Amino acid sequence: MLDDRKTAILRAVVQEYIATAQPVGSSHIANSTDINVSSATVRNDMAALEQEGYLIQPHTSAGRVPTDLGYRFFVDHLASPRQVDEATTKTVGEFFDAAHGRLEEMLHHTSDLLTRLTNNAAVVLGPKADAATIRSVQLVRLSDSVATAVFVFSNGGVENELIELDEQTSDAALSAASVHLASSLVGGTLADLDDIPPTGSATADAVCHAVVEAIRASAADDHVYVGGASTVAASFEAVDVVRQVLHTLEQQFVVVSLVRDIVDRGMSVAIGVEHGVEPLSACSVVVAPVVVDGEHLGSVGVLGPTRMNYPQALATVDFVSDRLGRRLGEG
Amino acid sequence: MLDDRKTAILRAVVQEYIATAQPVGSSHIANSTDINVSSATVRNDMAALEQEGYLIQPHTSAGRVPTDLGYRFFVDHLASPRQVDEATTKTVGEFFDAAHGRLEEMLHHTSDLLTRLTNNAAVVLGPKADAATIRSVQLVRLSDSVATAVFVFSNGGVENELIELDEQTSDAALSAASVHLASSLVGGTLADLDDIPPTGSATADAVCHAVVEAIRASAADDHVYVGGASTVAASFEAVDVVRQVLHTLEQQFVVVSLVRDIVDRGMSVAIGVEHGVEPLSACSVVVAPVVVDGEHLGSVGVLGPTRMNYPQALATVDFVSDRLGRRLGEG
DNA sequence: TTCCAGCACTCGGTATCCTCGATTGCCAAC
DNA sequence: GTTGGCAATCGAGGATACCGAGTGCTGGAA
Repeated sequence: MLDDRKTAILRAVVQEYIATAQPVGSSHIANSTDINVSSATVRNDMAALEQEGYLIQPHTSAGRVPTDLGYRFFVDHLASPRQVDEATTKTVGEFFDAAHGRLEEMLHHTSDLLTRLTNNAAVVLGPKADAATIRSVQLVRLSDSVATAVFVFSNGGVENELIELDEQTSDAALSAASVHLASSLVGGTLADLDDIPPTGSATADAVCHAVVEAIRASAADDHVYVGGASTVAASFEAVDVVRQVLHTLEQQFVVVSLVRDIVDRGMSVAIGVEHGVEPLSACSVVVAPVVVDGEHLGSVGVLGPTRMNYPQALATVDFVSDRLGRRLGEG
Repeated sequence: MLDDRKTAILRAVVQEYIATAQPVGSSHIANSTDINVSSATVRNDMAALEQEGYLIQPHTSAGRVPTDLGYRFFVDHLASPRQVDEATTKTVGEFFDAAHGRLEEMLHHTSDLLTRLTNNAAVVLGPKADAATIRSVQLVRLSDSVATAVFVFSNGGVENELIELDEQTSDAALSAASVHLASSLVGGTLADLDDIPPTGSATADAVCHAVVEAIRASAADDHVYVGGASTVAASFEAVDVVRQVLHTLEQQFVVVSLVRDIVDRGMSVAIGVEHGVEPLSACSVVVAPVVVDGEHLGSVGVLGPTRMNYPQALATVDFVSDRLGRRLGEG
């Protein structure tokens, strides 16, 4: 369908448009690339590429702009699989060497890191608690009527939930419940939440029940970190596109299902309308799963305009997800 | 300095400009308010108000726009202390009734709540761990070389930090350290971190030391939640103002010190340049401390264009901070 | 003294028109 | 299949004119 020269022209148009954000004309291609044909010939090929849906003209007397399909072809067939550059390797290395402390903190900062490296908005989906095994359960009284339940998971995640206590719950009942929960749950996963045997004490059972409910709700929450909102404002001219994109990014469940969907479909890039989230149709998303010991623990990704630098974004996202996975494997 | 009519005119200009974002002309004031004088008279007064720095003309043939000083006068002398409306009372009530689970989650959602209620970006500063007393300290091993330290504070906050272990740290040493830390720290505050007596075991002491360092770093971090970035895009016409404001909001320490500074100065509103953060000079900030049992545990606030609805923002922020304080007092 | 109607003036916004230049599609020739 | 040439297209940008919202000022009435 596409001969060598046409693909070369398509590649040149995409690269030029990504670099300049201006429609690309035939003479520009003819003069400043290694495609040694006249601009008239380039024009013929560009017309064919437009015919086939890879390019589009904003208006008659303008150059061409890639369509989503054009970007897709570029990503699948034309983008030389790129290595991250040295500066990135260094920055990422230093970042993960210095990373310490809370898991959440690290994920949060990872999204900032991706934003800095790619100049796009970044998304980090944290590990789901579901899969991890429980390492510790503890109840701590805060006041007469409130305690906090702290769960520590094997992946380093810590969940805590406030629990309302019946007024007459004694310290003894509380610690009985704490010990009981620990002995029934530690070593298992959240799937075992239902299998807690009764303790024999009604008060302790009530506490256990409250904890189970609370932690179930908490585990259902996703840990998602979105950073780089200001890059969105820098990526689009129209202020209402900016508003729309930011508004969508603020809806966590939309972002989560967007990223998860792309990862689940085994894709690494969703271009424009491909991801099906209408308000983000001017955006592409590049994602990579974070894998630790063969287990898919989370995802990282960047979101930017469809004319984003795909090779760089792909390389960077992959690199960061890999390093993050290793870091989580150690930690 | 300002007679009754002038203040009435100033009030009318501010209110009209807040409502329409268009420069306000003299005839508009003369016709559609209860100031029963001719537009010519209004013009004279407006000229005087401009002279004194309360109003400004974008250009000769336009109406007037309030200056920062004009807003300040409005806020201090002209804005009728407004109650939150019924819908807000209801929404906030339901929100805090339903609020449960993690403290952080609640603070995070509080910022979303403020954004919804005021249509401005919202900031919530969480309680600082410094002041709270430590209720529980626990070390949990995650792998051969990593453990996590979990601190539970009396205000419901939970901090956790990953700790790197020396390879040969035995389970016994780890739990010895855990018990030792608990007995030395529980009941005290983070100020007591330095006063941990040695255990007699070098390994355990090393672990304790690592924990202390980690938690000190963690406690220095502020818990800040910023929401409503998309409202910023809706508040300003110019895309580079949007970019600049968003970029500033992404720098957590700037936001934290901005809010803290205003609260510490005992102010509830900082208008335009008053807060001294240059990239936010087109914005005003409305804040309120969150007080629990007389203790200042955090702050909430909204940030919007200088032409924001001050009476509503002030009332809402106060109301939310009050309810949040009560909720934290219970929980 | 205060207020106000009237009037000339100012100036940004919008519409109209024009030119310029980038780019195209097509065609005839190589 | 490729190319140079050429007319056609259309947006961007600049000049011009007009309109209208709004002002400042003045002279007279209350």
